[in-house]
Amino acid sequence: MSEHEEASELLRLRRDKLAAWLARGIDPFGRAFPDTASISALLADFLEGREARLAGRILSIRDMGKSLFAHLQDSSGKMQIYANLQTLGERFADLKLLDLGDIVGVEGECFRTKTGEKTLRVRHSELLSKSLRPLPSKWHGLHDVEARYRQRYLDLIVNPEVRETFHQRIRIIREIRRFLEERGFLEVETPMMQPVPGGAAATPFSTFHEALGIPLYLRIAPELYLKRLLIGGFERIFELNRNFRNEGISRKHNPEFTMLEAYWAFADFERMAELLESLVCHLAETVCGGLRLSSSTFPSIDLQPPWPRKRFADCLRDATGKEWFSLSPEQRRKLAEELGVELLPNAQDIDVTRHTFEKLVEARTAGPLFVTHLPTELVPLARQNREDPSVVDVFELIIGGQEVAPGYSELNDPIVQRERLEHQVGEETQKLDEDFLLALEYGMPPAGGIGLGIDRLVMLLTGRESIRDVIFFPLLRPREIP
RNA sequence: GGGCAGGUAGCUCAACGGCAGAGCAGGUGCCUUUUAAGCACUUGGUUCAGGGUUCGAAUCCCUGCCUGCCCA
Repeated sequence: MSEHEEASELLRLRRDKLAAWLARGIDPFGRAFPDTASISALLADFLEGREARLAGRILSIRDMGKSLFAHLQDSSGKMQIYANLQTLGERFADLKLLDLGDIVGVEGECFRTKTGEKTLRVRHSELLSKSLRPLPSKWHGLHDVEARYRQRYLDLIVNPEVRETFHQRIRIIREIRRFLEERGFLEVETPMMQPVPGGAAATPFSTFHEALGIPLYLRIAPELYLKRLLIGGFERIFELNRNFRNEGISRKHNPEFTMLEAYWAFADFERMAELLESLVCHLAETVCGGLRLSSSTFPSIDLQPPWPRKRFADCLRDATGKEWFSLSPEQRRKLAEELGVELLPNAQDIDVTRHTFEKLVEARTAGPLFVTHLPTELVPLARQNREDPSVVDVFELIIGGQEVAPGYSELNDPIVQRERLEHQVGEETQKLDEDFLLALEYGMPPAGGIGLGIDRLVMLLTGRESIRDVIFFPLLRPREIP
């Protein structure tokens, strides 16, 4: 214990209680207490007189002298327990020593109190773990956002809605896997440490492999490896795991985030849009109980399919009132600024288009909307449209003013792919993944692909406004333990 | 990176230039069906850190740290 902690009376008293348990011959960090019932199951199937065995954390205590009530919380719910001197004899004093936060195992019989609350009359109890620090207030919960993120376990103990959000996240991810596997997709794992980070335009985290003496990068996307698997003969694959981007942190960005990428050989972006539409509807129905969502900016989002498709150029025409791509770059820039799009002085023409789209279309679209046929320059890994090579056969799914998922007809022409990547590399001082280009030359089947940002999807489906509310341990600047 | 807001008891929050407080939690006592249990008494503070202004600073000013929101 540090000097500072010794000064705290609350901590000292807990240590005194610990000593009191030891003095009574009881190990305050007990052993296993197996074969317990789940509280929610016991409550759902409640029978007076039924014997039950429970384990959990003490959340409240009402000590009445020769009897006491407490609430016990396990992973499924919470239930009142009751103990008195008459039933327990000299062991009753053990219960009187309990603190809020202690973890106990109890055995006894179910009954209802005068007021009808389902309760367990304790006949036997064991201390399973002594809590040496006070829990946050059971009534007010834990509101301090910094404490909630830094000590998520406390957030989870005292804030039921936080537990529920993470349970929903878990269900969403499980349902995605189930949905794709039912449709013949195989989950695969590809390198997270890559010699050449590719598949997206983002700054990677770098690291170093000592034995090989080579620099490595945490992946910014699995895309180029998944395509190698298409080349290798896997026809329906997905990877649902972490990507890492060395960028700022915000309400919508965490440096590590979870992404689904799925590829389907011999399909195209249209087919992927249908797949995505049915996947998201399935998730909304199984996890949110319906196809209606709401966010603070878009109070009513209706996911009822089919979802509309609209070409990128048409979106910009409707938002700006002009045939955007018929204008000169100078005219585009002027128009964007007139419409309130803030642009850096050195913004390229394509940046003007991108920012204008983000500000005037994406941010204002409740969706769901599939924006299709983006400019080729924006999407270097997608197939160009046959009729109009200035656009690519892709969609961008927008829901709730946010980009939720892109989908492509994947580019499988190794010569065009090389040109487009070289063009991109020239701009961004990235390295070219020659190994990927080599693989492409052996022939990759035409394929459809999608990427789905899981954290933002969970935000959307659970109505959370910050990515930190859907990631257990969001990145914060480390701090010394107080 | 820029702007704004915030950091006070274990938790939730007051006090806004004049004795640092409340509720809950904690402690002691009473209480064998309570449930935000109750009643009585009661402990608990580096007011984020450092500097400055002032007779006097949680409060005003400066610097730093951390967090949130907005913008880039």
